[in-house]
Amino acid sequence: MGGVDCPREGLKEKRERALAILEALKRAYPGAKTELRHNSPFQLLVATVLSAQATDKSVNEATPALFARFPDAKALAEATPEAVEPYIRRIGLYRTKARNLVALARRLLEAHGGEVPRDKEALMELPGVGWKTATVVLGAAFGVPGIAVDTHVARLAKRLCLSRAKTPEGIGAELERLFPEEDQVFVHHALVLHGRYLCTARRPRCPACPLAPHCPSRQEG
DNA sequence: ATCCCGAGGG
DNA sequence: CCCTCTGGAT
Repeated sequence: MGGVDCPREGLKEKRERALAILEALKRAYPGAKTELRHNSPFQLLVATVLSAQATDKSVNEATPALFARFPDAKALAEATPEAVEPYIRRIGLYRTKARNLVALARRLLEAHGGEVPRDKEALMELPGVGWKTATVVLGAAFGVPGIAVDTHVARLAKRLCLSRAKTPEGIGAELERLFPEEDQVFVHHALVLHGRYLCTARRPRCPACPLAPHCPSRQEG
């Protein structure tokens, strides 16, 4: 169960397979980018924090009203967590997230003039922002190369035998060695979409999968 | 390792 | 019912 028997494969061989996967991803998910609704780096940061252990769908249903009421860091910094909670209750983990978002907005004002910093260490000092969220925001908002590893990317990296690392940071570092810098942000979003809609956690749809020729874990229908 | 947490899928 | 969803903090 879950045990994927990966082929013995040299680095050169694995790199060639990674490039074949990249080409298939480009054909299947051209121009893949985040599906989180946002109109600014600030809104993308908030939406990404909200997306932790939640579906993008639930986040996108909540953010229009949230951003109408709290459009920027200043508005959110002046709020209380209790005032934010009703807007995000249906997302789950809502008390922690409401508290983090208000504290995050206040810190953005105090330390960064209300703007989203373009620096990973600075981002990770914000409440509710860890390595994954920081990497996603840098890539999606500012085009900084990097492969953020969430639940989908971790699952696919394992199934595709692209990494055996156990931590998200370790998997990300290995993936970044396999894919060209200029493609890394795309690879992240394409793998997320692929994991969300086809290579799902429970019942992956291998017969319909464009990556199947390059996937050691593929199963028959 | 555990907690936070609602909602949808199977 | 159980599992999963673009995790992070303790």
